[in-house]
Amino acid sequence: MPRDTLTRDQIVRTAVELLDAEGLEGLNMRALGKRLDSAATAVYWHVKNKDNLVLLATDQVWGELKLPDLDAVDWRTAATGMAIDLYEMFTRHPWLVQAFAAHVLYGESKARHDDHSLAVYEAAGFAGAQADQAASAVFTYVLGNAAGAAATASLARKLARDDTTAEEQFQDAMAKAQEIAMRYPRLRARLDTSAAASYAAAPDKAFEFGLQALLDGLEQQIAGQPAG
Amino acid sequence: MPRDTLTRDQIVRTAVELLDAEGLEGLNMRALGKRLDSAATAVYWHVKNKDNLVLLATDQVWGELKLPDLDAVDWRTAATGMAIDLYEMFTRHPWLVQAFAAHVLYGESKARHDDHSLAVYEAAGFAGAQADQAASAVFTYVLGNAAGAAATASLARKLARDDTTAEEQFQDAMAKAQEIAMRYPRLRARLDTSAAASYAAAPDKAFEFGLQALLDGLEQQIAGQPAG
DNA sequence: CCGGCGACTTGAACAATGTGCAAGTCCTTT
DNA sequence: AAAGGACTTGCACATTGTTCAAGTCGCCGG
Repeated sequence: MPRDTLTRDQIVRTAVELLDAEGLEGLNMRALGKRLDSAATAVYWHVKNKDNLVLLATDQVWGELKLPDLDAVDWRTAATGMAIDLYEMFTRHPWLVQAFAAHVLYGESKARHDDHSLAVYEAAGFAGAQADQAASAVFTYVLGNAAGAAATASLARKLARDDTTAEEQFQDAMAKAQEIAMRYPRLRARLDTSAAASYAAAPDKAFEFGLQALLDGLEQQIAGQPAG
Repeated sequence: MPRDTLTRDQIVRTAVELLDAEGLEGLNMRALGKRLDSAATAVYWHVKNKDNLVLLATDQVWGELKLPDLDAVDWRTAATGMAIDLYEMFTRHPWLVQAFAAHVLYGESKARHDDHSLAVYEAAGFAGAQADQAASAVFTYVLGNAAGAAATASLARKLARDDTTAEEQFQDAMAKAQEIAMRYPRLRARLDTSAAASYAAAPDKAFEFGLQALLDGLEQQIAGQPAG
């Protein structure tokens, strides 16, 4: 009977769990080791270093994405679906956004996704470099939106972990931020209104609004300058 | 004559220098202390902790931005200008993107900018929450674009610092990434083409392309549903 | 069946870094 | 000149990534 040994795959999946629970700065090798019931340094036999582990975790997560069948749906439906799926992936795994800003990421699943994304915009009528720019515009839009969610998630974790200390600091920061906002008419209006709560609750609405605007704009580009 | 003493402002400005040069992970209190000709811990008298320092540095940088005069230019020119300025700020200070994904940021200069941004989209004809969503869409688009630049900058720094070790790892990673890309037709095409070089050289083009598409889309929204 | 080899794990150790603390040093105020 | 506050310093500790030499385990050739 073969010895019960660690797997690279097992390590990566556990790392994703930890990243989801504790964020990018919450992932450390000792905690990972503990969760794997092994010494922290055992991981180094399977993975080069922490950066490499994050790279692998990233691509693992990318593999969650299902790609739309381009023969079955029109490009706009496909583009919307891919963008929403991506956005949801980022909100499920907020650390991804940080990883994206810190390292150049690549991997099998991401390549698969990128290729499919290009196919969508080629199907829409963009040729060559234009398809690149369209795909990249939508991707970066999604990424930017997710950044807000990531920051919020990081804050929420901090509040959940440190019972009381962080709570005060948070209140303090909130108070300072509000005090600043009160001095700017448009920001103030958004604090005063009873609508304030609904704003905060609806980053997803803002995301879809902007996404449709962006896709509208792209569609317009094609109309103005049809398939070359 | 008063003693020559550290200033909060001086500390923040030095921190920005260090952040620009070494990135977010390159900023550490001892290095900061050395650059200020003082003990690392002297900083703690002026600033609560590192996170707080980054927050202050962020707002310092936000202060670089000039805001367009809304009585002098139409909204679209103003929106384009603000977006481009923002993008340039992010590329000048790539660590900002990481900071944005990791912490919830606020400050005087950012509030000023946000307020002005809302004014632009209200001038465009968006009311209330719609102006919020429009402004947020453009902002997040810019942020997302900057993430790519930030990752590239981080990589470039790493290559510049570690003379030879990182060089090999980079070549290795490049080779792996290319090997993957070669298995996907559209990605492969973009490696094969002589155009490959021009792609890589033109993230700014992609940025402006998407920005105009997004603004086109927003404009269309107003046209379809005029000022309420 | 056994000896060794390669796969994998472990624990100790080191360097880098954020930060608290007690003791200093310097200027201003009375 | 004495006192008190503003600021600085050095030391110390905890946390974390990573290396390394020494283990342990199971298989395989003899």
